[in-house]
Amino acid sequence: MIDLRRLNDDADYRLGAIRKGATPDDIELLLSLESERKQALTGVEALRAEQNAVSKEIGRATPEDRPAKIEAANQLKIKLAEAETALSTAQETVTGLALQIPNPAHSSVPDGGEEDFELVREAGERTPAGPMDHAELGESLGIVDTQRAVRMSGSRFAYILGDAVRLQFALIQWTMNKLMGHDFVPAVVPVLVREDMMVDAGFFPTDRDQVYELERDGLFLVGTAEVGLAGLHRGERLDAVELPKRYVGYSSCFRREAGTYGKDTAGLFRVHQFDKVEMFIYSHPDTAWDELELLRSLEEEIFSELEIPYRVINVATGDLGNAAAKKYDIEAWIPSQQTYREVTSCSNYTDFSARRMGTRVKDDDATTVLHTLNGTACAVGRTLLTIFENHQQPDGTISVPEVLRPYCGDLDVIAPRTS
RNA sequence: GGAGAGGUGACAGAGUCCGGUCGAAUGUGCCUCCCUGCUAAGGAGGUGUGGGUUUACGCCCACCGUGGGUUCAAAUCCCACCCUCUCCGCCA
Repeated sequence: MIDLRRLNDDADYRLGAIRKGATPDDIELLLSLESERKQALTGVEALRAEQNAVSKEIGRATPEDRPAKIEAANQLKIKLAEAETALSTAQETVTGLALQIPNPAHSSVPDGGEEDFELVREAGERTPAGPMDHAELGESLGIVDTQRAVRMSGSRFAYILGDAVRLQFALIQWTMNKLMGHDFVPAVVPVLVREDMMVDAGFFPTDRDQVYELERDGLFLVGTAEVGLAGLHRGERLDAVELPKRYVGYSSCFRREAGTYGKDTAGLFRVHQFDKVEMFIYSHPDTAWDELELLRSLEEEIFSELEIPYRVINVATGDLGNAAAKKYDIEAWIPSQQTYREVTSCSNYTDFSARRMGTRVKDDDATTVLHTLNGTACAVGRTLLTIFENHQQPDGTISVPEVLRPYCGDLDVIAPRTS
């Protein structure tokens, strides 16, 4: 949620919102409605003060005086009700418009759409295309089974089997350990959450059609552990010395993938259910940009240690989404497609999400909204896939990245089962 | 799933039956000061959040789980919901 006062006072802030698609007219309208809202508020409060005073008098009045005083109070009550109705209308209009203003982009974010990203870095040597893509490879080794998964649950589901499971748990354990070394507190979060958590975490109403709903219980299956981590300190006021609070959450993730028919239908790239290790940081506003660079560097470290070629892009304004002021995507090289595809990303939401969550920081004597950031540590399905693709051997086996071997019983090669 | 109890400030805990002077007693904690070789004890004062308005002092509004309702007036009465706890049943 946008900071209305700052939108009014801070020209750079306003410009950042305009760069993300808000029009100057929208903003002007919103600000003028906001000042009308404040006027209405002042009016209502004056009437309430009057009413409170009158009521107290009635309490003290003699029984004979009461009827007349109560009659007068009744008149006030009617006036107040009218003023309150006007105020709540004004309030709804203002929040309705305010929710549509995106979080202003940081000045370092390039303008434009999906194709207008800034290339930050390209690392590793692009792997030449192997004999099979990851889906074919997985099926041929018997470690991914999508056909039987379809019979079980429909399209875009997969069984992960055998050594791929060992690799999956190795990945999870390895990333968790790495992050705990950087003061991230591990967390297993609820994957079924209430509607208001989805709203406050910023996923509703925008992404509602991407989320599975359990209507009977009024609960929703999360698409990321970010929901649980963002809501962890909802409504709390944290002490400045406790910050930054870094969490690494593990959860299964569920996405309906509505509107993606025909895209990435084979294999593990786009499925309805996958596991993910997610980083989340509650930061003091002064250090939030440093924390974003930390997230970026950790994500890079993970892919370079897995020996997977990747590039880092600074996502352009049009592709940032509502909440992010800046976002880096890490895109891994996919040899079978001869292109980079998004595998992780990290964003600074500044105060945008925390404002709605009511998560604040107490600094000496001032209390302000703190800043939140999030980033993928390891989207397991996609990471497995990039390992399959980039570590495929000419003989159709997969060489396990060195760093993972200690985490899967020194498994070094995934080969077809001979038994 | 069945039965019951309860949600009040940082915490503990009154107030709710009998609506008004209750933003809320009291205790603990915390802060400032006094006293005291040090510490402990003791004494005085202060100590919620959000918002509006004001150069400022201040004044005002809202908040006693959440949302509605009754009333001139609600922590207190009514309705719905959420949550917590206890017992029984069931269960990994």
